[in-house]
Amino acid sequence: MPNQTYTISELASEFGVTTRAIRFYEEKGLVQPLREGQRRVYTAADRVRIKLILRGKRIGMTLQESVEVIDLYDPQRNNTEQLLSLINTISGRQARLLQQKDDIDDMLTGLSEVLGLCEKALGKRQKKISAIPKK
Amino acid sequence: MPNQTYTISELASEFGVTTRAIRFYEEKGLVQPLREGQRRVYTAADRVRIKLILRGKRIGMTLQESVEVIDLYDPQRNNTEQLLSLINTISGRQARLLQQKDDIDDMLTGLSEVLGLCEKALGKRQKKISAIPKK
DNA sequence: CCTTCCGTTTACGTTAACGTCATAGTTTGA
DNA sequence: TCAAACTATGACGTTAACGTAAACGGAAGG
Repeated sequence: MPNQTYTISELASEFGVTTRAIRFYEEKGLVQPLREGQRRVYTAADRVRIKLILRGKRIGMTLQESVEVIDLYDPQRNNTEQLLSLINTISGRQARLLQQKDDIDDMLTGLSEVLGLCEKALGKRQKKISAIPKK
Repeated sequence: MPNQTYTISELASEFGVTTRAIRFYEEKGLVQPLREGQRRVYTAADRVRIKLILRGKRIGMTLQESVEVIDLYDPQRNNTEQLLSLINTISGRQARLLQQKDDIDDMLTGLSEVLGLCEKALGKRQKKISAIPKK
């Protein structure tokens, strides 16, 4: 079946959030699942929206900002002026994202240095270290 | 004079925040400026702390998280157990930062694609576009 | 001397993003 | 069949990170 659907708790556990959170997103108009009687039925598209919202959250965006970005993806724009405005919006967002990457890189650099010092200070004693999770 | 100091409003305008915000950070113990009578006097070190706090904010960290990271930088740790714990903390943080970078890259990719579509859709009409601010 | 700017403290208000009950219908496996 | 488990709808509570306003003191300049 290509038209898979999901219950609220399926999505909740998949994404590690509560059902309350997902209902909250609906309250805010971020998703609009179908209904089967009372029960909410989420489509693959709903699932993606939630996924994108949570991605936004991870990098410090508000729910509203996430929706704004998501809405950029499906182009409901036709006329030239709207296109230009859209381009500006996107450019602005890109700039912010690049700034964030710089911030992250700076922080990573700092942490690596500290990590180096730690391992050096620990060097005299050989000791097993709970590994750095990769990927 | 190498020992420059700053007033609260100097730092506020430099970082584009309100004086209220900076006082709030002090309330929360994030900075402890000197006093000249009643007046707060910020050292270069205070200024850096505020800068780092705001950097943390930009990538979605809470104030507390920022302080935690900042505190990692100056090593008040001696014994082996503490060092190992510190290493784990740092590793965890690094993992989160890498995840954030992935999220940002994904978003940047998506936005670039949309941008491409926009420019293509705009291609027929030649038009001047308010430039993308670089760096 | 008086006004106009900082600066300070105190305190209440606000927004986002859920958490936490309470209450009630429903579906499902033993 | 019947308790356990899932779902839904309120509604109030909570935390973070400030905003906003009141009420005051010192300093500077015209």
